[in-house]
Parts: sequence; structure tokens; C-alpha cells
Amino acid sequence: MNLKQLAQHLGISQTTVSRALNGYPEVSEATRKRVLDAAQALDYAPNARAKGLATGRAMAIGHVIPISTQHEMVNPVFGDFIAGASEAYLAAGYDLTLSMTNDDDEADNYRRLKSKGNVDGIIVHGPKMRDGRIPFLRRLGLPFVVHGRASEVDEPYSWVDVNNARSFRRATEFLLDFGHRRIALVNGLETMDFAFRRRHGYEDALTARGLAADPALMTGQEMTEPNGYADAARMLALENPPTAFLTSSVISAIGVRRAIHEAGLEMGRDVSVITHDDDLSYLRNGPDLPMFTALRSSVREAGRRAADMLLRLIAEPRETPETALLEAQLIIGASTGPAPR
Amino acid sequence: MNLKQLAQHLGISQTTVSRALNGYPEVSEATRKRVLDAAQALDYAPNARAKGLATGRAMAIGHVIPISTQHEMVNPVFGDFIAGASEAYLAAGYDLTLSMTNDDDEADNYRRLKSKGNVDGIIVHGPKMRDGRIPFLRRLGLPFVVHGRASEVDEPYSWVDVNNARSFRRATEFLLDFGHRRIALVNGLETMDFAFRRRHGYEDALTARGLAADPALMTGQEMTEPNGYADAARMLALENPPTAFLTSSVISAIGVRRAIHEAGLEMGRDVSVITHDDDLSYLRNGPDLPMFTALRSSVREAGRRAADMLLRLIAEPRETPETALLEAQLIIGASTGPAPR
DNA sequence: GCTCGGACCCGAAGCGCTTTGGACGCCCCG
DNA sequence: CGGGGCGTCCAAAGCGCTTCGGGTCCGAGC
Repeated sequence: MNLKQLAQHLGISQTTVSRALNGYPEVSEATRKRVLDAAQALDYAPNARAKGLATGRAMAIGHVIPISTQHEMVNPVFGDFIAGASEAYLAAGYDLTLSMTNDDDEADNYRRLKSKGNVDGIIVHGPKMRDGRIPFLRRLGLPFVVHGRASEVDEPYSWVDVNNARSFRRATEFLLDFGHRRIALVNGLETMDFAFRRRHGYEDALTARGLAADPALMTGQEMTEPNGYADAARMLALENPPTAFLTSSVISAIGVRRAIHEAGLEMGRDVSVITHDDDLSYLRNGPDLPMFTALRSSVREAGRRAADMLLRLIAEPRETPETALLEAQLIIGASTGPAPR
Repeated sequence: MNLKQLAQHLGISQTTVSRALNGYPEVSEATRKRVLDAAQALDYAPNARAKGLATGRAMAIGHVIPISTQHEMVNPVFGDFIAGASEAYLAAGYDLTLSMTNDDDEADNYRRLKSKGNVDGIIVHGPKMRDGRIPFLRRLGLPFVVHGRASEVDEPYSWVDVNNARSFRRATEFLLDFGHRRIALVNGLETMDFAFRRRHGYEDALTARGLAADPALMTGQEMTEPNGYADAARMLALENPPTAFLTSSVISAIGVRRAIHEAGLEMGRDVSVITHDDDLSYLRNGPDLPMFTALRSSVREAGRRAADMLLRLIAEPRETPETALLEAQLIIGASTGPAPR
């Protein structure tokens, strides 16, 4: 069923049918109703490709998600982020096309996406420090919003990010207030911008109290359970082990918890743990009683915000980019307590 | 830059340029080279929409992923599944478009996808028992492959699935051989087909040894950490608690492990745990020494297989559907041991 | 009574590509 | 020497939609 057939069926021109369907004023309410009813009854939906060709808009957003080449690792937050973004797309009638690339040939990917003309805008995932994609996309002229930020990129661009430095500073201060002095940081890969910011928040808090960060208590790896476990196990075996851990994801925190248990210690009493918490749907940190004290910021919400922002940007292009800085909530759970003495 | 401009630039017809780019024989090698070089230099890529309009093929695959409405939960395996599928799409030049729906209006979604004409085929996620989507898609006439199977659907269809019944039977037998008699099953939602099959595998193994499944030791919920924890905690508090757990995901298993620890018991000595393991990239079950004894079957591999199958189906439509039954590997980790006496 | 402006509708061009149905040389063979 | 065949290339139609530039009809205004 296509427009032509529908028009013939109704005995009116394609033009009128098209206008009726798209809400143009120059068609009487009577015929509009007839058209809409017929479309419904005959299960007609306009061909998206043809429509895109004619209008020049693709009605689709591209998400390019980099897969860490070393570890073939998919960031576990994508599912929830995209679920949030989808809500916005659904409401606006946009589709979502996904392309995965190993971090190397991403630029190529963007260029293709643009010249193939099947997206109107892009969400950039996993920004690194000095991320080259940002100047590149600006030159391409395709609207985009970054999930996160890229330090040391001075061009303006739109982003949605959580205040990583601030939340890790707060968490560190919280632990310091509890008397902890040996605080470990189990971070994500330091090439990632968020990890960089988190470390700075952590170090700032320490410095402000006249403490120096101990390199032996800081790691930055892919945020997996085994990595969290291994890092924590190693640190707990030190001569002067940490009494508290700060982790960058619930998954790492679970590994840390395992190491704590295996060392014969109890989390929340002997060793405290605070984690960043993306509020993933399948890793809820205890809806009732949180198992981890956490800095919570819903990545699903971030997805929604980023998508909304991008759609706005597409609808009305503007010079000055939009930005949104989300604050994480510090949620007290069972994993923290005063430093043992 | 479009075909017309490229053709003008080269001083040849659009026809010839098109043919040169698409590898048709009726163009001399000399001109083909000229065309390809120019395309490269001018960064030309054909407009996908126009190409789709002309050829009738969208060069895109749709993934419709249902979001559990009750729990707003995104299945954590999607990331890895899609990463696997993407490898196949990338190689074949296909795009991937994603749509998320709450399970209710999925049918509507498929119909739209088809009539909008922007996918050539569909991967169906999260099949339920008696899943209505399968007959529906067959009638739609759009090629599709199901990730999983749907019991009590007698029409033929293509699928890729892991042998859930068999692997849970094996796991149960393994525990029985170790002397366990009180074996709990922490399953996924029983509306999901895989959960249904797993329970049957489990029950079959028990029955074969003359044991009856105890309803108090079986649960079926969304597979989250808190759910695994709560279920295990409740069961361990029973008068006659289980000495072993069978869980449907590593995430549930982590919750179970927490409950075991909190009950003052040790996993692998006092209580055994075997889990299904999708081999997710961010939840690797110990590459070296697995923390859980597990039935491992890479969901990423499943994605690759399903995508390959679908592409084949699109290329050469056939009557008899293709199917692939993957066998999970039983991997011995630190979480199992003989039943305590 | 005639014109003029809305309200409503239509024909046809055009979006960027593929593909059908030739056209034009050139060589080879009878 | 003429014609068939092959190797190259081209013009134009068509994919399904939007939209520009009118057309027609009717009631209001002079």
C-alpha cells in the first residue's frame, strides 16, 4: 500500500492525501477525516525512505558506540542510556540507528553516516580526553550531543554529563569525615574523561585536608567484577592497607566486596565502600536498603536528557551549544562506617 | 556530493558511474578506476535512502527489544548480543536500527517497521511462551530470526537458542552427583520461554533420581542482584534450607552469593552455586579461575549467529527455516563442592 | 453584475539513486 | 565488404514521497 494507491482508492490526488496526513491546513476537515480513516483501515504508513528523500530529513538519530578493542568490552550502561533516549525518540517519531565500531575508525563511521544521509544527528558515547571526534563532528556540520565531556577540547559543543569531580570529592570528604585516611580509588580507564575527572575530585579532597594521594591505592582499568576484585585484593594485602574504597561502578564495587570478604573482613565495619551508581535497571543498588553507599545518577535519565537536547538542536539549530550538568545524589547504604582504629 | 555531481565532474553519465561503483561488468577497468579514485578523493558515499528507494532494499536490520513494563528493565545481555550481531552487519554493509517498546504494542511496531520500509529483516528478542509475535511476523512476510524459542508455537520459524533444558539438567545432575538433595532454582520470569525450559531441565533431573521439586525452592523473577539476594536469603532461612543453588544469570548469582555470606556460610563449601553465564564482557566470570561454576554460552556468539542466519535468509529466501541450538559448556569454578553432611 | 480573495484541491517536478532498453564503434568472420 | 557480436557507454523511467505553482468554485464586497 502506497500513497498513490491510497489516493486512487479515495478518488483524490496524492497531494491532498499527503497534506491530509501531515496536518496541513489547506484541506477540509471532512476529507482529512476520510483520509485518516482510510489510512488506518488499510494499514498505510508512509515509506520512510521516500519521505526522507523528499524532505531531506532522515528522522533518525545515530548512536555510535565504541567497543574497547583491547577488551572487546561493551559498556554496560548503553542499554539503559538508550532506553532513556528511546523514550524521547518515540515521542518525536524518530528512529534510532546503532553502529558499533572499534575506537579506531570511528571518524570514518561518522563521515559515512552523514554522507549516506540516514541520520539527522548523533549521540557521541564514551568521550576521551582531548577527544578528536568533537572537532571532527563540528566540521562535518552534523548536530551532535556528547554523553560526557572531553577535557582539553576548547571548542564549544553540547553535552550531558554528571558532575564527576564534585561527586567524587564529596564521597572522599564523606570518608575523611568518618576518619578514614587510607582511601583507595578503583577507577575506570584513565583515557576516559570521566575517570580523569573522578580522580581529580578524589585528589582535591585529599589535598584539601593535607593528605597526599598514594599511587599504590589508585588503579584505573575496565570496570569489571574481576578487575575490581583483583585490585582490591592486591591493596588489602599491602602492609598498610586501605580502610575504604571508592569505586567507579557498581560492578567494580561487587568485585571489591568479594575481595573484602575473602580477606576475612566485613564491608561497612572493617572496610568502607562508596561507589558511583548509574542506577542500572538490572543492578539496582537495593531499592529499599542500598547495599552500597553510592553516588547515584540515573544513566537512563541522562539518555533522555541527551536525546531531548539533540532533538531540540535539530529542530532549531543555534550557535551556542546547550549543556546539562547532572548532580549525583549521595545515598547512604550499608557499606560505610567509621574508620576502624 | 551526489552521483550527478560526481558524474559531471568526471564527464561521464550517471549510469556508468553507478555501475562502476557497484561492480557491474559493463564498464572498462580504466574508467572504473577513474571513478573509484574520484569517489575516494571527493569523499562520495551514495545516499542510503535514495539507494534504498531505487533498489527496494533497506540494507538495515531491525532489532525490536521489549522493555519489561512492570520493572522498566532492560535485559543486560542486549549490549553483547548486539555487539556480536554488529560484526555480521558491518561485514555485509547492513545498518542496525533499534526500537524499544513496552511489550504491549510490539506488534504495531513490527507493522510500522515493515510498511515504513526501513528494514529488510528483524531479530526478535526475548520470546515468551506461545509468543504471538511469531505467527504475526510470518503473516507479515518479513524475514526474521528469533533469539530463543517459543514453546507451543507450532509454525516453523528460524531461531538461535542455547539448549536451556539440557544445560540445566546437566547442572542439576552435577549437583546431585555431589550429594546435594535440596537444590534451589533461582530462575528468570516464567513468562519467558528460556525460564520455562530451564525449570523443566531442572525438574527432569530431579525426577530421574526419584526426587520431587520443592516449590519452596523455586522462584522466577527478573534477574537482578537484589532479587537473587532476597530469594536466597529467604530460602536459607527455611527450616530445611537448600545446600545448592542453580541461578539463571551471573547477576542473580552475585545476589545469591551475598545472601550466603550474610548467613555466615561459605560458598563452595557450605553452599554450592551453579549459574548460567552469558559470558558478558563486563561480567566475566573469572577468565582464569571462574568464581562460579557455570553453564557458559556466549551471547555475543549467539548474536553473531543470529545475524548471519538472518542475512542468509534475506539473501536467499527459503521455505524451511534454519535453526541453531548452541550447547552451553559446563565450567567448573570455585562455587561448587560436595554437599555438607 | 463583476471582481477578488479564500478555501480546497490538483498536476507535475524533484529528491538521488538503479536499471531497462538501446546506441555507437570496432573487430572478426564468412 | 557487410553484418553479427562484443565491449562501452548513455538517456530516461521509475522508486514513493513532498511541495511549488497554479486551477476551480463560491460567497462577499463594491
